[in-house]
Amino acid sequence: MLWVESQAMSDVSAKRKPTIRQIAAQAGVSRSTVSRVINGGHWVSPDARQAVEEAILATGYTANHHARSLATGRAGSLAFLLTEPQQLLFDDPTFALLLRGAAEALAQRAMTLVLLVAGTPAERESVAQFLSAGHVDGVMLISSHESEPLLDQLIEVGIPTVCCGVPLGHERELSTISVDEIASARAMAAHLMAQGHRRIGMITGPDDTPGGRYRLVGFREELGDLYDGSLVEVGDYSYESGLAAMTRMLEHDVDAVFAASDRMAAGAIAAVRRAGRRVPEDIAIAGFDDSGLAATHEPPITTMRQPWDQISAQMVTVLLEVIAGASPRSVILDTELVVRDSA
Amino acid sequence: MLWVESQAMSDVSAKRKPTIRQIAAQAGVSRSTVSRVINGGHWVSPDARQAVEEAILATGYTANHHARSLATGRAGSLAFLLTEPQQLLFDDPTFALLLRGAAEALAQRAMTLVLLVAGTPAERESVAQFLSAGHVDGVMLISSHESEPLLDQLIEVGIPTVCCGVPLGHERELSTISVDEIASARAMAAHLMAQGHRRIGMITGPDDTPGGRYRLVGFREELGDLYDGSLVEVGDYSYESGLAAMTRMLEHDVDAVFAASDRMAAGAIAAVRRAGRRVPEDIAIAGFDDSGLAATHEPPITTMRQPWDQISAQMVTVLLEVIAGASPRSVILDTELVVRDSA
DNA sequence: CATTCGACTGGGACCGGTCTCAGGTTGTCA
DNA sequence: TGACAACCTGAGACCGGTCCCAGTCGAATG
Repeated sequence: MLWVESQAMSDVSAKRKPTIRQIAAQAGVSRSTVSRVINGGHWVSPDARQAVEEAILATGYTANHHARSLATGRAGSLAFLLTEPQQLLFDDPTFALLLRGAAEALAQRAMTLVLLVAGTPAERESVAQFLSAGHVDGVMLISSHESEPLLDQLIEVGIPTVCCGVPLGHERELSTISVDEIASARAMAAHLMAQGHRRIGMITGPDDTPGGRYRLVGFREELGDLYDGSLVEVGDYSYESGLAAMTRMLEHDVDAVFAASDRMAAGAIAAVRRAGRRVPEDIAIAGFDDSGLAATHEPPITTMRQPWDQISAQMVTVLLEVIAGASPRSVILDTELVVRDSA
Repeated sequence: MLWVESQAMSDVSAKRKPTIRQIAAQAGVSRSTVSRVINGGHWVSPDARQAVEEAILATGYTANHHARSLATGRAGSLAFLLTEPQQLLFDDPTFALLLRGAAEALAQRAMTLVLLVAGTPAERESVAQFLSAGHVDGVMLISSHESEPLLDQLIEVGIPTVCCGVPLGHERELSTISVDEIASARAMAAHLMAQGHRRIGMITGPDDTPGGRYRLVGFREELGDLYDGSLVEVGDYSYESGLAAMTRMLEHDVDAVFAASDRMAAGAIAAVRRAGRRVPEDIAIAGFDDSGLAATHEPPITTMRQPWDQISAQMVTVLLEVIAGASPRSVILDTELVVRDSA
């Protein structure tokens, strides 16, 4: 009855989507009561609640996010911020895994994921402005370099932030989700030694990235006396750098190489083959990440699996905690050795 | 002077970020005038404009997106909607290229990119609701299947949409950005024939995807009498499906195979090698997409390059046109043959 | 000199929610 | 019986913009 009446009354503006006032009118209550029902329904009588719920169902009402954000000051969205020179990060298949996980985790919480790219200085600037304007509630920072200029700005603005593997120097101020780099590297080094290899080299990442620094630390620790500094080359995680590093290393005598990324491992394998030698028979090559590439490579690459789904889920969880007022905290996750054919 | 005074007056609430009213007070004009300056500055005297601009600069004022959206009805953001079962799409390196391009194009226009994933039915439902609630101005739909259930909902809701390669049956209602599949396939087939191959097979994509259907059409057209239906296998663009398809095809006599994706080509190469044969000496394998994987594969894969940057740029351009009121339109872009070692 | 026009300005009514607060019931306890 | 708490409700003031409209002012026009 009420419904019909209301329909007739609003026949002119019938097409517009319903507002909270229309729901209130239809349910015979005030806007405040409708608002209460929407937000948990405390201090609302069963009758009123039911009337409101029916009206909402009948009209297909959805709250206007912008209006809500304006009133509450909460944006209802988180930023997924990519800071590398884009070339690098978008080539990297691992970022897609993180993105997927984060998107899923947010969707479950009825929040949205805003993608931000800060590659060039100009982009960096506009991103900084965007963030300090409060358009999102928090930031998931994806970057592997420690010296990320945006970091200071984020801290200054005071926007809740969780980093994925960029801890150094800001442990107190920012939350971090990472894997145990040293233990992972030790495990891989141990695996190579267990295979009987003795002259083991490493292709590391840049020294200003946690993965570049700590994987080398673990590698060195585990190797002990077997460690030979002349068998360490620095790459930038890319295929090309792995190829170049391996080409240099071939001048020495090696029988196994641990690369700090699957892509560098793939490059290293290519270098070994170009030199007319075989993987793993002549030289074993191991990677890091288990980035999809690893399983389908020829030969399939032995690698350390990073728990991408856990990482992204934890990023969201911890970030929401911080937004809710908790202190920053760090989470360290375990990796898993995946033995395939290359080592 | 005015600045100092205003500072003193607002000393208590000094920390909050400035609103348009504060800018107005500081510049000695009304909110309306500030708003005019922000939005193009028409019908504003030079004096007033300058005062406002100085106030904005001094305070670092940024308009509140939520308030603006509420007032204007425009969201200032576009959705990047992934509809495949996520497994597939996130594995696919090509989507990352599209995403990067779209993010850049939007950032240049001071708009934001919202990532939406509609993999499961539940996600599909919440995405549909999100979109019909008008939280974004338009949708970039990334899907390769024609029978995308969300399509009908998008059309019904009437939200501006641009598709990336999902045209069939909705050309009138939706804008589409795609490549010339038939011409591309013909070009690749012509290349293989020019290399002297005569028994040429194809690994297609699913028949309900434009890439699956039309690449086969072009392939068949170009081959003419050389076309042999028993040398056509259907895959799903994945590495595994390419491997399986090639394994089956090896039972016949082939000397070249055109795979409808680089990943399938990689799988096919693996299959050829497992059979103890060489690429390209014994069997040439070509791919499609030029998805990054192709260049670094061993051997590097001959492929058709899709202009990802153009595709993403056009998606944004056309979508904004439609949002501005233009009729849906379709753009067809050219591909480029990239000859490497595999064929 | 009155009229008209165009540039410019500010007041207020929105946009669609949330939230505080005062007020109304009802029930219980002293 | 009065006091007080617990529960429920709606009025109205926000949140921070945009935009319509009425109005001022100087210059040009008839």
